Amino acid sequence: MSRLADLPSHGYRRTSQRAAIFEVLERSGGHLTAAEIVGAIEERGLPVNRSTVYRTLETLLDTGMVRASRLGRSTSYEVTHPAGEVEHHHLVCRDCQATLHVTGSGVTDILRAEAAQAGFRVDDVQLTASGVCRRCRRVRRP
Amino acid sequence: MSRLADLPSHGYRRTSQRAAIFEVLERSGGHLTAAEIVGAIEERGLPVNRSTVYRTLETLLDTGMVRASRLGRSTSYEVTHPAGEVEHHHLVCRDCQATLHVTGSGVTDILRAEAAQAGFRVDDVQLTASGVCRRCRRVRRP
DNA sequence: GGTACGGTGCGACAAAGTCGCAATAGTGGT
DNA sequence: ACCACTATTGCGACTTTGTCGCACCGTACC
Repeated sequence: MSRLADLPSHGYRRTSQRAAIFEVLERSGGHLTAAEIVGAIEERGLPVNRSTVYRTLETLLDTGMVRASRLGRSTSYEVTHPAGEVEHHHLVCRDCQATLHVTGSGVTDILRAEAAQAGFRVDDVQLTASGVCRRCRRVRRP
Repeated sequence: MSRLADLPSHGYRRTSQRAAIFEVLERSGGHLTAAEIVGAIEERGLPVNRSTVYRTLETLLDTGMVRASRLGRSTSYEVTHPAGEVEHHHLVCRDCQATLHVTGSGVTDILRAEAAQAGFRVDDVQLTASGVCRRCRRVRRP
């Protein structure tokens, strides 16, 4: 797994902007869009340019420290392996857009084992299931 | 599962544009971006407006006939349950971007069972694992 | 067949993301 | 500590992607 300090070993420099971006993502705990990241950093008095955020996210994706997903309407980012993480996956309701979490399914291990047979090393598993939540099912919409 | 003809039962009308968009997605077999869909349809001589494509994709997402994902740089769409489908998931290499498929992992059933305990009905499972493929591991890049 | 209303095209707009270039600041070596 | 090398940043202009209102069109249901 990757921490900020590992950047140099990936051939990248460690800069204050990258630190800020990563830290904001880490603290938020959830998903942030590029625009939200810019906003969060500027709130701390430290201005950052949009381009920098986009470029940094790209390099963080390369190192596997960050993951991109499109849960709602726009692309959002999150830290892949935060300290004390527990495996969890997302259930998104097509009707009300609510997001539930499923934990401890063991899916990650299964995938890792399957992938290993092909020589593929799995670092991160992103699973999103879509369907209809309990409430919306009762309200009756096929 | 949903076919084009089921649109009315979802409260949507069946139009030639929707048919074209769905068919293009079905035939492509893979992932298409909104722009690619417009292009593919116009190639058949039938012009379509961008807005229509976006709006249609939104309704197809609502019905669960189509799934959105961000594998590469931009959002792409694919049919969720094509005829004769086999459960398969994606392994994407961070170094060379190659995509492998894992089939028959049983992950979908596991998820479905877990979700059912929360009253959630799973219609579609989208799993993407990132890591490093066999080749890139040999070339040695952490 | 007729009609109500959901869907489409269009054009203008907003948001998201990219790029080249000059200035800046890590990093590794001394 | 200092230097030089080069990756990274900021900036601004630009492209791409996605959204919206409105007038017209055509499907579904009677």
